[in-house]
Amino acid sequence: MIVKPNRDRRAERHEAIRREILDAAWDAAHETSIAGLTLRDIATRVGMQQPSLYSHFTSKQAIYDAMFKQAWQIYLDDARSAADALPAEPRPRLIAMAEHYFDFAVADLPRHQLMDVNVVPNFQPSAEAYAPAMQVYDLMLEQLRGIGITRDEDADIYTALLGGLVNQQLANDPGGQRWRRLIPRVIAMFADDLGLP
Amino acid sequence: MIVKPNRDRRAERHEAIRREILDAAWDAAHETSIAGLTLRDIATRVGMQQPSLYSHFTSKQAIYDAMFKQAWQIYLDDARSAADALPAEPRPRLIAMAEHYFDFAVADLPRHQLMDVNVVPNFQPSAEAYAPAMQVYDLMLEQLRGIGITRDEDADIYTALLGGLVNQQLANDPGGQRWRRLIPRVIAMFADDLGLP
DNA sequence: GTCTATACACCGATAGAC
DNA sequence: GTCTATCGGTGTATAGAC
Repeated sequence: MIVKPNRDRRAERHEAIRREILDAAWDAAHETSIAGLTLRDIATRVGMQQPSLYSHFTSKQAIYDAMFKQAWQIYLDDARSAADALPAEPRPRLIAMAEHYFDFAVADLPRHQLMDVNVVPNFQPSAEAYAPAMQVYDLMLEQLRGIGITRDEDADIYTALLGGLVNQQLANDPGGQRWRRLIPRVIAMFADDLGLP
Repeated sequence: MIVKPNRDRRAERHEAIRREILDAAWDAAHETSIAGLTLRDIATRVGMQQPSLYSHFTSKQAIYDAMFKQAWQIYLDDARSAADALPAEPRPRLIAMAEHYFDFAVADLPRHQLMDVNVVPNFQPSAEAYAPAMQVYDLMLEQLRGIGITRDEDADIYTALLGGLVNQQLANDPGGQRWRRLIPRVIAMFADDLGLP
C-alpha cells in the first residue's frame, strides 16, 4: 500500500497558494502599476490579511523576485517553442524573432517594466531569478549565430533596435501598430548592413 | 520718483525660492532616485520644514511637473544652440544630432527617467510642462526635413534607434561607451536605407 | 497557516497658530 | 510664509491566539 507523505501534499498546497498570490500580484499590477504594488492589495485579492503573505514570501522584494523569474521563464519557454516554427531563411527568420519578442513585450506593460525597465525602486533580481533572463539572452545569441551574426557589436545593435521599437510603441502608441509595422524595414536595414543574404 | 510695487519684489523672491527648491529636488534625485524623491529630503536641503514647500508648490506632482518642464526647456535651449555648429553634410549632421541627444540623455539618469521613461508613479506632465517637449520634437522634425527626411515613418525609426541606444547604454553599461560608439554605424545604416548622400 | 494586534519608520497632505 | 501638530496611508516585522 502506497502512502504519500503529508509533506508532499503540504508542499503542493503551499506551491499552489504561492501561484495564487503571484496571480493576484499581476492582477494588482495591471490595475495600478508594477511600482505601485501594495501587499494589502495583493492580500485582499487572495482573501488574506496582509501579514499572512509572510507565510509564503519572506518580503515584498521576494514577491517581485518571483514575478521577475516567472515572467522571464514564460518568455524562455515561449521563445523555445516558437523556435521550431521560425522560417529558415535568414531575413524572414530575423523578422519573426523580432516580432515574437516585440509582441510579448508589448502585450503586458507592467510585465515589460518589471522585466526590462528599472521602474521598481530598490529592486534587484536575485541570481536565481535572473537565471532565465540570462538563458533568454543566450538563446538569442545562439539564434543570431545560426543566422551568421556572431559579433558582440552586432548583437548589441539588434537589442538596441528591438528595445527602441518596443519602448516607442509602449510610450507613444500603446495598443497600436505604429512601431510594430516598422519591424520588417528596420530588420531589413540591419540585414543590409550585415550583408545578410 | 519710480516706486516699484512690492508685488514685483515678492514675485521675484518667490520665483527664486522655487528655483532653490527645484535645485534641491534634483540634488535629492541624484542621491536617491527620481521615483524615490521625498518632500522631507527636499525641504531639509533648502532649510525648510516639509509642509512649507506647499507655499511654493501645490503638491509633489507639481514639483515633478516643474522639473519635467525645466529639463525639456534646458534640452530645447541646448539643441537650438548646438544647431549652429552642426556639420552641413547630411550624414555627419545626422550623427552629430544623434550624439548630441544621446550625450544629454545619458549624462543624467534621473533626468532621463523623468523626461523619457515613465518611472514616477501617477505622474503625468501638464500641458504647460509638456510644451517644451513638443517644441523639441518639432525642432527635431525640422532638422530632419532639412536633411531630406520628411516621412513620419522615417522620423519614427530615428526616434526608435536613438531611444534604443540610450536605454541599452544606461541599462547595461552605465558610464561606458558600448552603445555610444555604435551611433555612427547605426546612423550610417539608417542613411543607407534612406538613400541619403 | 492564518488570524488579530501591535510596533516602528516612513510618506504626502492638511489645519491652524504665529 | 513658515512653523508645529497631526492625519491616514504605506511597508516591514513580530508576538501570540487558534
